[in-house]
Amino acid sequence: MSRTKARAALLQELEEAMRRSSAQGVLYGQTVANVAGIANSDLECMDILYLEGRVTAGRLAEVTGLTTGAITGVVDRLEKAGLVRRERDDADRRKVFIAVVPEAIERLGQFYVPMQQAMERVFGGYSDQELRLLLHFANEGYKGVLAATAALKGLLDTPPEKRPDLKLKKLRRQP
Amino acid sequence: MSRTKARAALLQELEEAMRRSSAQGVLYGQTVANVAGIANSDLECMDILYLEGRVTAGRLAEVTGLTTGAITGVVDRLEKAGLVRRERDDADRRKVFIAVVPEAIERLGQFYVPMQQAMERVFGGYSDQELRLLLHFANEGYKGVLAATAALKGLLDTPPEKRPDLKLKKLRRQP
DNA sequence: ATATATATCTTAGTCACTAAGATATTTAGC
DNA sequence: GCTAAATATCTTAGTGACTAAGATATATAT
Repeated sequence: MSRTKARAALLQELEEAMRRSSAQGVLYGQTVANVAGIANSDLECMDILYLEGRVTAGRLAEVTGLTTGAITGVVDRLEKAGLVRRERDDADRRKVFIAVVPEAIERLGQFYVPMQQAMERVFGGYSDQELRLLLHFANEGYKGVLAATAALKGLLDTPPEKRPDLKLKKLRRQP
Repeated sequence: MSRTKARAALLQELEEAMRRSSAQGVLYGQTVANVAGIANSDLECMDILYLEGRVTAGRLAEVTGLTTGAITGVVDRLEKAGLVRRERDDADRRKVFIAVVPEAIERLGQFYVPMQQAMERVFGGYSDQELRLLLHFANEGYKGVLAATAALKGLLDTPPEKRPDLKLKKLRRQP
């Protein structure tokens, strides 16, 4: 087998392995939502809040791709569950910041213990240098996926007659 | 900074980077569903079918965590869209295999082009040896997440009084 | 043969979502 | 300052995917 062919095969194998593990990751998130008794989108918003900190309702809509109306419902449920608090911005009183209630981290964190333990076990098999390579890859991968998402969203802004269409259901443009 | 402290910090950074890129990966999938005009679960089932090949309706329910009734709806929609075909098993006529229509791969594949290009760019920055490390990690990570998912599901089978409960909504046991 | 188990489908009801518009507040133009 | 346009969130009505429970059809076991 030629040198380039070997690499091409490696790349393909890598792509499938990434796809498989990523799909399983999605499933883990769904299982968390199911076990925690919380809707999938609600959990996704909690995740965004955990990563980005205190954000506005509009920002949640932007990141999740949901309408602002849907976010109102999400925040209503999360607030009722005591996981977040609405905090009106005094500087701009139209804005509503959503802040995670401190205990919420613990209450949800327990569901990620199996995942953390699994990852500790996996990471344990690598040297510091190898972990740095994985970290570099994770960061580069994040940037790549971010760019790919933006590129894909761009398709929605291209004229429909020039866009490939599956005719599965009516297309929706991002607000 | 001590040697072990450096590793602990590295591990934490790695965990967050993985979490972030994984969250963005979820978002890419949602964007695909949105752009393709297909429900999220329907796309997830297409992904499973792509990875596992021809599987039964029951297997789809098992993997996705949806009820068999919901899968009936998923397959109805996918079949109407011309993406899959129902094929009754002659050996056991209760079973219905779901098979992907060959063209469906192309029809959906186009939405993954931005992602593939992004990944090619990222992978391009690594040597064959480094890619083999990434492949190894992806495979180990998959096994880890699989185990973590199973462990988490196990929580549903523990008696409710011994289980941490968020009291967010009524819990549902997997069928 | 009968009972039990398995695999999918059907039905009724629930809940999260979108689209459109209402409300409240800020910013820009005159 | 006053009015118009822009922005941020919420409200309402309607839609569609989901669950739970049970129906149907086929297979397996006693």
